[in-house]
Amino acid sequence: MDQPVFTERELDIMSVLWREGSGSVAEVRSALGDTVAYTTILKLLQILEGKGAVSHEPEGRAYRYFPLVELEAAGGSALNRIRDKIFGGSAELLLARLVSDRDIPPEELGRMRKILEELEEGEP
Amino acid sequence: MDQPVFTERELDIMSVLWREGSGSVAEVRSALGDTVAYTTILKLLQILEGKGAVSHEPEGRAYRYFPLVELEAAGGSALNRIRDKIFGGSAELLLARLVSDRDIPPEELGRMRKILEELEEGEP
DNA sequence: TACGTTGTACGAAGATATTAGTAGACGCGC
DNA sequence: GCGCGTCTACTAATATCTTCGTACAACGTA
Repeated sequence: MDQPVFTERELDIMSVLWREGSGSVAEVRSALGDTVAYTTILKLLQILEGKGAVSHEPEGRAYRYFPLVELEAAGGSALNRIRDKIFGGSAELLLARLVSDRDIPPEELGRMRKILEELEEGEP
Repeated sequence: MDQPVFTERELDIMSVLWREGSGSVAEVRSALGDTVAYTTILKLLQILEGKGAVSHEPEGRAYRYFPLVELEAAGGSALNRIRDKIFGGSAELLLARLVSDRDIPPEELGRMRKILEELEEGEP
């Protein structure tokens, strides 16, 4: 099974579901700032369901939607795409650009360094 | 000036221009494996020019196209988008997913760690 | 000069994405 | 029962992406 590719709007919606764990149409809509019509959100959720990215179950009179595609899987394929097409396949260049904004707190930088250190130790 | 957003195909083309520095229509086409029609590549380059992402100058009877949008800028905005929408704004989570494939050579991991170390030293 | 080759410009078809309107079902309060 | 609010299903308009065909210009060559 290959990873579904999300469009811009679909990603907005998946983002909410990943963050909240699940969501009704109204919840997703309000999380996006109530800027688009209710039926538009519903339609997108139905499209996402057609792609196999979400499922739903009844909740009262409404539906509750759940993400089927995991954040990690979607993130991985999106990252691979960027790494390959923009950074010529280099994770190093990607990281350099990621941290070049200078707005990452020192503690987070430390944890990021630790991730790499542990990976290096694990692979002698 | 805000960063133009590239579609899938546009990104294919920009990728070639970033990698090669410039390209004629034929060069870009062959770099993409000659799978799409010559006029399709030309059309996309014209669209990209309309977006301000590339420019062209005459070369013999043909045009040579140059990227105007820098790799770093495009990579930065694409990364920010993924970080915010998929990884909830966390560069740490993004990095964890980036390196979880276990196919990054140790030397590269070392250089990546160094990038973070130097950043930490620079910010006391 | 006539012809094939190689190039750009333009138009348009087909697919997909985005948005929202409308219809109909369901339940609740009066 | 009747209207009102909330919900899903369906339809459809609009925009955008992707692709290519056709037309036309320039050049070299027989």
